[in-house]
Amino acid sequence: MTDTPSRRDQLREERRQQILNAALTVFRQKGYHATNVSDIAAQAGVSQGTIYWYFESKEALFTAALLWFFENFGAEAFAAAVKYETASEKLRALAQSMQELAQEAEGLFTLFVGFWASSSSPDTAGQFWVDLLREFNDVLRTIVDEGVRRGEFKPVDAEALVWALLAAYDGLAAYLMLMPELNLQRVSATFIETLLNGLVSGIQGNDAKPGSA
Amino acid sequence: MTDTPSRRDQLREERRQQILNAALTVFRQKGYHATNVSDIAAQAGVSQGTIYWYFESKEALFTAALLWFFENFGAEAFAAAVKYETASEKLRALAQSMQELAQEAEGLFTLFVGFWASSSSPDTAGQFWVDLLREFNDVLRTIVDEGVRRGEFKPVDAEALVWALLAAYDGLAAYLMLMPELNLQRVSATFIETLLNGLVSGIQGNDAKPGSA
Amino acid sequence: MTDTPSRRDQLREERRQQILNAALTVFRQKGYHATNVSDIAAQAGVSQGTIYWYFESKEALFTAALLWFFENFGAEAFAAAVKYETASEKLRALAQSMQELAQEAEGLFTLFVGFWASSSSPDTAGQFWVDLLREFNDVLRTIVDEGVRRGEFKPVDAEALVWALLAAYDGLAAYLMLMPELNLQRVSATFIETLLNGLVSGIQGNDAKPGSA
Amino acid sequence: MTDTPSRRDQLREERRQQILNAALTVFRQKGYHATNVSDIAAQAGVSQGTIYWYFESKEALFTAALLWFFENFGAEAFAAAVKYETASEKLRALAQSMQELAQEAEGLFTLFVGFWASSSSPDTAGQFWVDLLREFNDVLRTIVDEGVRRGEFKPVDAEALVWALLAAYDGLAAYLMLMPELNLQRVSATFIETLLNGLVSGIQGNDAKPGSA
DNA sequence: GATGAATGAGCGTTCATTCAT
DNA sequence: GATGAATGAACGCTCATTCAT
Repeated sequence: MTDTPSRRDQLREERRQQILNAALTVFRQKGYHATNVSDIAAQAGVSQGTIYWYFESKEALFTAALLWFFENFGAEAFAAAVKYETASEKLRALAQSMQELAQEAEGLFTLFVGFWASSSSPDTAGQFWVDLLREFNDVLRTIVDEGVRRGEFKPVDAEALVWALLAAYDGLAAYLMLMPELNLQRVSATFIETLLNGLVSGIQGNDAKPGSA
Repeated sequence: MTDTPSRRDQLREERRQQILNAALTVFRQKGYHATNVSDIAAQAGVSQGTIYWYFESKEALFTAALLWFFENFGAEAFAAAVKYETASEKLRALAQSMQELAQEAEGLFTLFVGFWASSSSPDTAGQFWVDLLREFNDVLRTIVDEGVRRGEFKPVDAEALVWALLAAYDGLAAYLMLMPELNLQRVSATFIETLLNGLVSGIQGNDAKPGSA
Repeated sequence: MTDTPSRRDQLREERRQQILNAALTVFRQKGYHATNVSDIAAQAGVSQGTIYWYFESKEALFTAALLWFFENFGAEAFAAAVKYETASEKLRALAQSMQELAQEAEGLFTLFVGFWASSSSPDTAGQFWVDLLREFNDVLRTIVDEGVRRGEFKPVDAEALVWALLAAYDGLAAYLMLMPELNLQRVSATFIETLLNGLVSGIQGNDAKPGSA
Repeated sequence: MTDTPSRRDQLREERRQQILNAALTVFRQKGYHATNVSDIAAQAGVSQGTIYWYFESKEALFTAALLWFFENFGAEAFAAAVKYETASEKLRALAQSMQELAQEAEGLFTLFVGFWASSSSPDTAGQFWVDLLREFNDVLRTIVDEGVRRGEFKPVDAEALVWALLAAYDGLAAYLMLMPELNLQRVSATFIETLLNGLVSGIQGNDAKPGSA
């Protein structure tokens, strides 16, 4: 049965993840350009040649490592929002997830930007990230639009607002690298409550949690 | 007298700016790592050796070029806000300035991040930018705090909110490089109006300009 | 009994030839250096490791492949000359064979030269080919000498002449790779007839076939 | 005046020749593939980087070195033939030149073939050599044709014959590398006299020098 | 026997920096 | 002051060969 991967395939997949993990670690520590393939090989405990058995190039490994991270960790962040009822609660939950992701991801966007900024073919190199951002935007926009439809939110250009929201968290993740003392929890809470304050329709009372702003 | 720079010093300063200008141009086009010193020399119309007569290293030139840009162009952005009366108007003006800067600066923050991410001594390399951000934060925070004091805004953690605001514009500048089709004007307007909506005290009615959101 | 090869030996021999054939194909297409062992493995439909089960090294495989070609095809070329009566006819037949070989072999000599030129131990690497050339020279020289002894040819330094003759065909095989439009048939005919013209003793008439030059 | 090259240009040209000379030496000793750029740098007494200041790539240096050789030494070989009166004497002189070139050039054709055989773009890589061969062919063909026109030679397909003649000397140069004991002088003399014997019109008697065959 | 994963030495090339003129 | 030639360490990547299974 093809459903039961052979021992070989298992080992292969394990080794692949071992390299991806090592790559992510080193890339995060040193950035794309300052990272040598030999650094990654050493971190993974394999030879340089082995890296190239699993990945086409340093660049391909980099992209694969980012994708791998978001497949593993990014998805679950969005899952957290589903269980809430109101759009406000959903956005609040997502903001919390994004803030945690910003801490955990520790500048993956920044890392990507550093890579992308000097990419020889920025268009193709960036597409992967554009796709990711568009996906996130879609999820958030749907929530906002539904909030509007249900009368919970005032009418708003949801897509535009969501771009700013996402950008803020990406920007904050970068700031965090420059200023590790930044209290991201506090910044995120203040930010999302102010935004929600501005979004909720005046008719129904302000549902901002007391003390959050 | 040291106040009257000699002809020699004038020439030197001109040459220096010529190089800074060239550096900024090339760095923006290709990013830090993809830019060679020879590229900059060619763009400036001088030899490689001359670059090193004016600047210690590629890294020093890079930092100097960024500083030079903000000294020349960044300051005036903030000046625009002074003439307005209310905090809302001031913030709206600044948002407009930041949006224009994001377009004009075309990812200078991104450029810096790409440089910084692989800097060998991130602490010292980033300090310059941290100082710049802190300065911006101070200006904006003062405006918000004054809005609160005058009863125009609800009480809010101004510093926290302003970090998010700045981060959003830096993030958007990065997005703009990845997605040139992004309508920054629209995003910025929606964003700032929603924020102001959430900030203004309920008593005095919403002062958002009609049609701006 | 060793005379009746076991089934195992048969399979082994088949596999060996399969690899030799693949090697010859790929080496001819890409030259020695541009050919990877993995290319040959792919062409042969086996794994890289298998190649090393049958051959010591890439170099050994290369030499074996050339030898294999000449054992299979080279010998018969010379057989064609035997049936002719006069030395002129024999040489003419051999020239035809060599010309065909030059086309068919498509630069095997050239291929070898490319390998040999950067061999780490040129002496041993070249010996195989020297032996082959000497063998060819012997065959041709015998024919020329017999022509002289029988009065068909003028006295001549047969060995020297034959070296030039062989060299011409090897050189032409190389030219053919550089200039595929070269009409080898025409060149060969003109060449051999002129040589024969110079060889035949003045007493008897010129036996060059009409129209061949 | 642009006619008097500056000191700088002189030094530059000298350095260029120094590298070309070193390259030719090492390429001849070890072949194209076995030669490292660092070998050439060491031989020339410069750093690897300097090589790349003067030449685009190893391949470009190789081609330049071959061209340089033929510009310096190849041309004069043909000059020797001009002073002779009859076509036979001219060909004899050229054969001598080619034989000496074969010794001196010590397998430059072979060297080229080793490079070319595994070139990634054989068409463009070989063009330079094809041009050279064509040039040689033209010179020789003109001599033969004139010999025919003047009644000195029998009618013959001059171009075809000359290709074989050139190929013979290129082949012999390769043989010389494999068999250093080969008496090229003797082979060449026998060869050219036999060819001339076949070429000269029967009417005016054989003009082969006594003892040459 | 056969596989394909793993190795690691070695390559051509780049480029920030230095230096003789 | 300014030039451009020279440096050499460092890099990503290849590939013949070996080895565990």
